[in-house]
Amino acid sequence: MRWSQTFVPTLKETPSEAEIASHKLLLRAGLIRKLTGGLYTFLPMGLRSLQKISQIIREEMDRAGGLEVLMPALQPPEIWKESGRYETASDVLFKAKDRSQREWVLGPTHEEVVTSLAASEISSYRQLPKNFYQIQTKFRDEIRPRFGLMRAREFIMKDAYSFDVSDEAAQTSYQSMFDAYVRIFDRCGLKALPVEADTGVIGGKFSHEFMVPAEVGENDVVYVETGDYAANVEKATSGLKSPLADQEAVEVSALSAVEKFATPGVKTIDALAKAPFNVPANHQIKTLVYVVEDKPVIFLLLGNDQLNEAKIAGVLGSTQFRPAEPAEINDWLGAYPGSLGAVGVDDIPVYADDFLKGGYDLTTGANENKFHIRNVSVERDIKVKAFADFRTVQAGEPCPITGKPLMVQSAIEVGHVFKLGSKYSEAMNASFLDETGKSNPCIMGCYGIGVTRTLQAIIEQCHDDHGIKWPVSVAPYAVCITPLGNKPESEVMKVAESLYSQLTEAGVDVMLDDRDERPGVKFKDSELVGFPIRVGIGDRSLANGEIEIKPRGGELSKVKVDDAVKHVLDWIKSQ
RNA sequence: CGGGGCGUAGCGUAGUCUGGCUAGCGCGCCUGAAUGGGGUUCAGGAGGUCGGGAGUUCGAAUCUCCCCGCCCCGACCA
Repeated sequence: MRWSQTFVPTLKETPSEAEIASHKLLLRAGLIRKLTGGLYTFLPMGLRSLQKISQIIREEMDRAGGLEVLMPALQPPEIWKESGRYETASDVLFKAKDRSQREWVLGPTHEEVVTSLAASEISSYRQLPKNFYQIQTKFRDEIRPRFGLMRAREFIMKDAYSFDVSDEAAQTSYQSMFDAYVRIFDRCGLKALPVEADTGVIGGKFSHEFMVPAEVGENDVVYVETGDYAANVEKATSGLKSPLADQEAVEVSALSAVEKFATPGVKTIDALAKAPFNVPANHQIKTLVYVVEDKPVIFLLLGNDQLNEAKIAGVLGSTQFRPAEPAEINDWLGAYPGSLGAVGVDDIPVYADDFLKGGYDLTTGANENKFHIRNVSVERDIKVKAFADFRTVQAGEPCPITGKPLMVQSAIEVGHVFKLGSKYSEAMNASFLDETGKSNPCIMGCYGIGVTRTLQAIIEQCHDDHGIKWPVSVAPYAVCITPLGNKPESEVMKVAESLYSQLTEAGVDVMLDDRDERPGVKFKDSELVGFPIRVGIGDRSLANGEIEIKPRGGELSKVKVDDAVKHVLDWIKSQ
């Protein structure tokens, strides 16, 4: 491609809408332009990279046995009602009406469509396994689109759905997708870490997210340096023992009676930990009130622990919950946050973190404003419906596998593999007859990659102060030929044209900067757009029969004109 | 949805508090010249519903109200 013939609107200054490096560079390098919040046009350079990523995904999906299809983005609400997600996913569903007032939804994902396909087309175990995938535009009514392509209203996703005859077979499908994902991100030049992910209300062990460590990530990943453990913080556990485990075993009957004491002005764990009370946070009980499916529920944790909502969802089997409002809490418990406790509560279900099990000599709110109570024994004084792991792991705690300190790092989720089981196949009657003629629901898995988000994650991971540093595999063009001057009859331009056609014939994607711009402009632009290798041709070096080769971010070297093509090809091959 | 910030030419911005002549500057763009190895220089030029509406006023980018849009934080830790 000739620079003068394509469209690469680079910007010297950053539009004020961009906050993070990758978003700024997407705009400055002329890859995308915003139509409105969360909606972007891909310009030639951005689209080329996107297509290269898509192609890598296709090749690896095909290699793993995936079958490419294309499903409708516009979908009838009926299938969403059938799966039950018309209600549960309604927050993200874009809805529209046609001329006869019939309702439609824009697909945020395609489990319903693909399951309905399987329901009508799959009838025998002989047809299984199958793995259908597509690269499609998804629509989600995001609460807050942000960071350019990172969280958009409309975005491109690769989604795959596997159908198997059994759990064991589904695990094989799952593993095959997992392996494909490792190869895909590797080929994209992206360091993406597979981590154990929360399985939400479906449960089970089979869910991994592929995370790109980045300051601007929206997820926190807990991992150990040895690589033996990595999990989303929503899912992560640690090897830490409860501080209360050190308490001597004492008969409940031997414990002191609970005692109420005044705590004017004390509304936080921290305040109670300070003088004059000096109750260590890990000997306080934190009382959190939630509204779960319109009913109050209490969660108890040690004072220095933080509640993990994803774990709530797992234990309760529901995502329909929210923190209670202070007014609601006052109605139910007779006190406001800051003085809450579960002692004596028997009409509201109380769930307690495992760390509280058997604890005594604890302090908690009295359910009377400005009062707390001490000498609380969990076993004696609190009616706990169930104990479970509700706490959020913190950096520095021991790894559950190696015992080494855990690290916490924010990361961008670029991929997710998930064993679905039979949730959708049962709801939508996607079943098959086995060898014995018995009908069984298909065991499903789903596997997503945010294609547009991956593009941005690559830029977030591969850039410097000058611009993008594309991995060759996903660069819009691998090579940028930069003649200094653009007179067609000049020796410089003749050499440039010759290299351009030779490299193009060799199958390399080449950009020829044939613009009538000064050298500085061309250099700056080629670095901003981020071509992996630049071939500089000017009078000076040409006088010695040489041209200049400069890998992006690497050292400049001079080579003979006749060796130039070989050098470039070798360099690309070495990547 | 809650909180905060912003909205002036394609981009970045000054001016707004304290109302007042023709809304200023840089980049980019157009014309011409010089220059030609790191966003070069000089001269000339085009480009503005000051987000929209209503109001206050002799007079509004500036003050008031409403609306729209964009960005950030939050929507768990009592």
